[in-house]
This record gives sequence, structure tokens and C-alpha cells, in this order.
Amino acid sequence: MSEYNYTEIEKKWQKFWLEHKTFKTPDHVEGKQKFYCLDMFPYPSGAGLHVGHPEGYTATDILCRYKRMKGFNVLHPMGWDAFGLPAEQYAVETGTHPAITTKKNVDRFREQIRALGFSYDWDREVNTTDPKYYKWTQWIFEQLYKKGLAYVAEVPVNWCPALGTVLANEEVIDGRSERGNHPVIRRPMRQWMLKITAYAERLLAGLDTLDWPEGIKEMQRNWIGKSTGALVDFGVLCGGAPAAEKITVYTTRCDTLFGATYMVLSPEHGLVAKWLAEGKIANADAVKAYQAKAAAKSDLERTELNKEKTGVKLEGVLGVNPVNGGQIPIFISDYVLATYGTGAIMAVPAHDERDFDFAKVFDLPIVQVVAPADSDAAKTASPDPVPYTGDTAFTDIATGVMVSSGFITGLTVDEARVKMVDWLVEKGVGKAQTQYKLRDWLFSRQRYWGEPFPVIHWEDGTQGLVDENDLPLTLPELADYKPTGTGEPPLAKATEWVNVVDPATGKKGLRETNTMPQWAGSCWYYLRYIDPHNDKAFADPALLKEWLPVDLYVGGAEHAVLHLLYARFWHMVLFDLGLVPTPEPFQRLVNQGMILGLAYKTSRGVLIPMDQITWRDGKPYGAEEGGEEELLTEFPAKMSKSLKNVVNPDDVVRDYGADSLRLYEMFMGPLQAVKPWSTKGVEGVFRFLKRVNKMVTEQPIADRALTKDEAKTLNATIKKVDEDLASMNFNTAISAMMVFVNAFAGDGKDLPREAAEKFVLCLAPFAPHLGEELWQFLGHADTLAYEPFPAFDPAALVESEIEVPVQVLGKLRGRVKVPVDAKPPEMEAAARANPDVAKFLEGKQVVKVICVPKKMVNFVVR
RNA sequence: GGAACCGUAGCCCAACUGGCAGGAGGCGCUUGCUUGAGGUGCAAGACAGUGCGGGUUCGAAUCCCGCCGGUUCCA
Repeated sequence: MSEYNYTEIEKKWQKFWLEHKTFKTPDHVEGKQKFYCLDMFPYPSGAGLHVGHPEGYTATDILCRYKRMKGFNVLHPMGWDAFGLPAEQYAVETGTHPAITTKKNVDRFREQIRALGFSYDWDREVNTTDPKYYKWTQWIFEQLYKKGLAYVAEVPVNWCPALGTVLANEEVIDGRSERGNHPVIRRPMRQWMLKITAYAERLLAGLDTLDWPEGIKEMQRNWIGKSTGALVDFGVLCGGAPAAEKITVYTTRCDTLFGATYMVLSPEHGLVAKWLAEGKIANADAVKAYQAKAAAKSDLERTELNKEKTGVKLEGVLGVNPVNGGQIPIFISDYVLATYGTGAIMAVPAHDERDFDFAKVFDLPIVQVVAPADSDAAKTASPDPVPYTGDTAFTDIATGVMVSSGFITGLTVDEARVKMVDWLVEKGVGKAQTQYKLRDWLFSRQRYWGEPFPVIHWEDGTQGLVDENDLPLTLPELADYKPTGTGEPPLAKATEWVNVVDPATGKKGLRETNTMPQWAGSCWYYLRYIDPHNDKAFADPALLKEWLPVDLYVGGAEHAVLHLLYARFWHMVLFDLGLVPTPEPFQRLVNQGMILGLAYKTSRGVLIPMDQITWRDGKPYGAEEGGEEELLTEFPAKMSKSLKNVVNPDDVVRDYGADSLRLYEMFMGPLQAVKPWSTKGVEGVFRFLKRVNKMVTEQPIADRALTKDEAKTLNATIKKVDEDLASMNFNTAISAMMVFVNAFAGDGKDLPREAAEKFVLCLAPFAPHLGEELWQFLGHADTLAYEPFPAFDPAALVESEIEVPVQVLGKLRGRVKVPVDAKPPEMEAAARANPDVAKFLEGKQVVKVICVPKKMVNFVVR
């Protein structure tokens, strides 16, 4: 068997593993430590696997195989996140039921994943669309509901009239639908919300206990957006007379209260509607027109994309500043959101960019109340308001001191905040307040392909849950699952399903027709893997205790915020209910970097698709439409259909084998790094595997002791691979194995059995098919999956003599051999004796000698 | 605009707490042998002084400051 017949070898071992259930994970093994290694499960799209999927999956698989050899009981499962929009869109377009396309896609994904030789325990496969699975998704929802964490509210959603459906934020680009480019409007609709805000503080605090990339933690912190500030009550004058109502604003800069020169309410603010109703606003028509315009915009357009400030002054009402009694105008503007804080702000244009921009547009007074500590303004400290003359707002909190601010003048910003809050509390017009940017989670979709809510709306106006024993509430078969066009969910068309009668009381009711979003199923799948066939509970508590938390979770950074935050939230709720034993689900998180393709562009930067490139002498030529042909520039870019540079794993497996694909994905660079795909690189590792195969199967296996050099190379390889696997530096581990092969492979050489066996065990986690094949070739009857990982012999690595560099004034002048344990005087003497070094010491005065044992000698001379 | 990370041969990438860039390894390139073959295999070799400029140090790819370029996140 000299040929490296990867196709045959890989098929053989994949069949073996499957038939022998080699990777079936026992729930518990006495004396074995557990290792729970989780991959982000894929959405099985119609396009099949791309080379990005196997990257993280290969990394975890290598680690799992290594851990098994290290004596761990390893849980390494795979499943399908199969509810969701793409399947439904496809169904609507082609008329195929989503259940059918989903099954087809899942089968395809499973087959592709199996062809890569991953050591999943397939008996634990889960599928979010399986009623046996979503029974428990619904059950968990019921627990949330019972805890008061699920409620219904009228909230604005992205409504696309042309498509007749509601769209998720990410499906809306610049106010138009991603599909079809139709206009999208904001429209309030009845939606299910989950009260994730109740967990804001714990979601924030828990991050400190997790071994996650700092960047991801920071993104979650930003998303939660904790800020500490104050609520301040402003008085109101209606038609010049004091009114009963007050306006409460939230501000993080209560120190600047003396600089508040106007107020802004969100167009949706309750007081605006009230005043309009009471006829207190003189320019009611203009106000109403503005409200209508603002309603059509998304939050994103109102804040981030909105550079031009707009608004309308409320004629007839004025605000009263509690610190100085100043009467200031009130505006409505869409840069103030109803959903953040109190939906009302005090505007301090001198010290806030947005307020500054707005004040410039409406020509409002801008007075300075904070100045840089070393400025004239700070030193002269005029007691009266000073017009602010800067071109932009002054927002430097660290260096600013208060000016023209009554009792807080002269204080730093931090001191002023504290004193101002004390003052507000004392006067009864405000208090300290912590605020979060995090909003409650919009949890319903007006779609067919999702989990039905186990909720019934009764004719008497009450709302109830489907009895736990009646779960799962399965999706009704529906011939027509297209969106209705009115915003009413497609499930409303399943009249038999929708209408229910309480068998006990005869009371009539209607089922909830919204469905859950795709996030629901992925919020807890890692729990189900632990006990996937349990029909009494989502998982056995004893098993959860055995396996939680997940020791390592690997996936793309695109789920940095939403999925990971939502899953943590559900986990915390379950923890509070005593249903899971740990406060956090995922102890360690690693993000794999994206694999890019290569793209080609012209000198003007126009991208040329792969199939329009002409290769001459290995150089790419192409032309823009109607342009001259020119030499193109190569650069890494995201793989995309339009550039035709998508690499299909099936092709790689066919041409080089799964082991080569696995090895190459790990050899490209650090797991976390973004790196470009290179077919030439695959050929490189393919050659390596061919050499390995040839070395073991063609060189005579010799039952002899290793030479000293051989022992050193072998043990150095084992040590490096062992350490690099533990720290997930797969690329350098592979490099170490290449060094081994470079040393041991060669025509006419023999291969000591010890070296062959230990090397094969090192290689096996990376290239498991070839590993098993060679292990069998070496005479072993059983799989190597549970063979102990070879231990290295430190004695073999010890050198009696080492060469150390000798520097004179930091420049390398020679090398000397010294015993490893040479003391500095010994090293210095040896260095001085070296003629290359002596040359540079001659006639010089040695001021200092630095000797670092085992490292180097450096002479400082004058 | 702010923040974080990164910048090492033509390319992907190594280099432990500062301590030899005989670059770990691979791709590509050159040369020789193998060969019917520019294919395959084998062997040998060339190519950078670490983005740029300062600083700290006996010694800097590594630490500090500034600039340039890239990636990502926030605005």
C-alpha cells in the first residue's frame, strides 16, 4: 500500500467509527474528568457547507480527539439550527414546504460534515425544528412567562407593505428591504417581548467571570450600555402659568444643569399627546406632521445616520430649570428616543455634540458651564452665564472644571455630579439613576417557520398557557404559509388550529399566531445535548450537574452579541429556577477568524470575477467592461457568489481528502486570525501526508532502540504537539510534525517502531483517517481514539553542551560551546577564549559582562 | 471622529518572562538528480533584518512615544 489512497482510507474509517459508535459519549465515567466542547451549530442552508464551517469544527475536533487520548470523557455533539427565514423564503418562492427543504438541507449538511471525519456523538444530534426538541423550547418559554418575563406590547416594527411582512432589522438596509428594495416603514404592532432588561446588571457582572476574548466582552458591555446618571424634574409653564405636570429627564451630565438652555422630548412622548389633546400647543399642525414623519424612521436612522438635526418647537409651553428657574423652550426631535431613559432630555449645547448641532440649526443660546482647568474661563470663573464660542461642544470630562454654575462652580466634573445629585435629592427634584441601553427582546415573528407560542387568548379577555402536558404545541400543516399581506401571521389561516375550546369549561379561545424567532432554539441547545432523548425534562438535573458548564465554545464572532447574550439570559433564568447548576453557560469562548478568498481588481479598483480572468505566465489579466485588458492586483476578500471565489469543501475533499482539508485549515495560521485560502497551501499539506504515508508504510519498521538524535527529535515533537494542542496553537504543532518527517523520512532509511507509533498517535487528532490506517498498519487491531497520548521523555531533550552567542556591545561576534549548566564565570572565560570575540576585546576596557546562563554572553567595552 | 488589535523574505506564518532573525514549517522561485516528461519524487540553494521615526536598555520584532498602512468594533 504505497499509494496514499485517501478516498478509500477515509470512507473505511468513517464507516468504522459510525458502525462501532466509537465516539459515543457515556453520561458518566468513574474516574474520568469531563470535557464539554461545543461548536456553534449551523443553520443548514441550501448552499451547503463552505470552508468557513470546518475551520472551527476541525479545531474542536482535534482538541476533542486529543482530550480523549488524555483520558477525558468528552462531549462533542452536533445539531441543526433549522428554523428561520431563509427556508421560509425559499419555500414561498418555490412552493416547497419548509419542512421538506429543511430535511434535505440537514441531510446534506450531515453528510458533508461526516465526510470530514469529525468525532461527534451522532446519538446526541438535535434539530430545533423537531417537535420533541421544540416541546422544551416552548416549555422554557412557559417558565419565562410564569416568571413574568414574557409580555405582550405594542412596539414599532419594520413593516414592508410590498412584501406584506415584517422584517428583522438586519433585513432592512437604508430604510428599504434587502430583498426587492421595497420601502419599509415603522409601524406599531402587537409583539411578544422578553424582559431581558431585568437581567442587565447580572449579564454585565457575569462577564467578569468568563474566559472570553476581551473584545467580545467589551461588545456585550457596550450593548448592555450601563450608565450612571440622574433623573431631574423640570417644571412646566403652560401659556405662561405654572402647570401641574413636570418633565422628568435622564442625564449622565447633571453637573451641566446650569447650562441647559432648552429641552427636547421624543415625538412619542406622552406629554406631547396630552398637550395636543388639551389644545395647549399653538402650532399643533406642525407638531403632528413632525410626529408622523418621525414615526416612519427606525431608531438607527434617527440617531446614527442622522447628521442633520430636525425638530419642532412646542409653542405655548416652556420648561423650568430647577437649579436656576430659567424658562427654556421645549422641542420635539427624533434624535431623542422614546425608548431610552425617560424619552426626554435637557439640552446642554455647549457640552454635548448632538445638542450643539441642534442648537446651531435652531439658533438657540449656548452657554458654557465647563471649561478646561487651565483656561482663562476657568480662572476668571464669571458667576454669570458666558456664551460658548467653540466650534464644537466641549466634552472632556477628565480635565473640565465647572464655571458659572452657582454652588458647584470650581468643582471638577466628578465632584460636581455628586454634589448636584445631593442637591437634587435634598430639594426633591431628582435622584441618582442607573440606566441601561439594553432593550427588552422583541421575541415574536409574523412567520410560519418557527416555534408556535404555547399561549391561548380566551374570549373573556384572559390569556393562558397551553398545559405543560399538552406540549409540544406542533406547527399546523398549512398549505399556504405565505405572509398574509396584512401583517397578520400566516398561522392565522390555520383556523382549525387557531380556534380552541376549553374541554373543562367550554370557554372559547384563539391560539397565539406569532411564532418565535430563530434565536429561541439556539438559546438552550447546549443543554439538550447533555440529555437529548429525555421526554420528562429538557435534561436530567444530575446530568446537567455532570456536564455544565460548557468548557469550550467555538464559533464566529458574528454572534458576539445577540446569540451569546440571549443564551446567557435564558441560562440565568433557568439558574434562578434551580434548573441548571451554573450561573453562566459558556466558560471559555474562542472565535475563529474568517477564511477569505482571493479577489482580483484593476488599477481603478474594479473587481473582476474569477471566471473572467485570463492567466498568462501565472499572472492574472482581466478587463473592466468595455476597458482594456490589464494586469490585475490580487488581494484577500470575503468569498462571495458574485466574485465566484467560493471554495467548496466537497471539491477539496475529492481532490486532496478530508485529512488534507483539516490539516490545511489548521496550518493556515492561528485559529483566531483572518486568513486567505490558498489552494497551493492545501497541496503543501497533502504532500506532507503523502510523505507520512510513505514513511510509515514503505520504510522498514525497525525494532531497535532510537539513536540519541532520533530520541531528541521524537521527544521534541511530542512535547511541542502536546503543548500546542493544549494551547490551541495548531499551526505550530503541525510545523513540529513536519520537522519530524523531514528528519525521519527518506529513501533507504528505516523507521524505528517506537518513533513510528508515537508519531502516528501525535498526528491522529489532526489527520484521524490516516492516523487510524497507519496504526492498523503497525499491527494494532483496535481504534487509536482512546490510546493514551504519548508522553515525552524530558531526559532525551537534555543537552550536555549548548552553543551560546557572544556579543560585544550588543553585536553578535561569535559563538561558544559551553556545558548547559555553565556558571557565568565559566561562560565568560569560554567567550574570551574565542578568537572571533577576542578580536573585538583587544585594546578595549571591559566595563561589564552580562552572562545569562543558557542564553548568551555580552561584553560592554569602552 | 473615538477605541481595540495587527504590520517579520514574493505569499501564508514562527520566535517562551526583552537575549543567536544559522527564520519552526509551508507555498512560490532557482539549481541538480529521478523521469519519456516543464508531471511526480528526492536533494541543495537564493531572498527579509522585523511598516517609518524617535526613546528606554549591556541588548528591542518584543517595552514606551509619534506617524503611516490594514482589520474590527463603537459613534
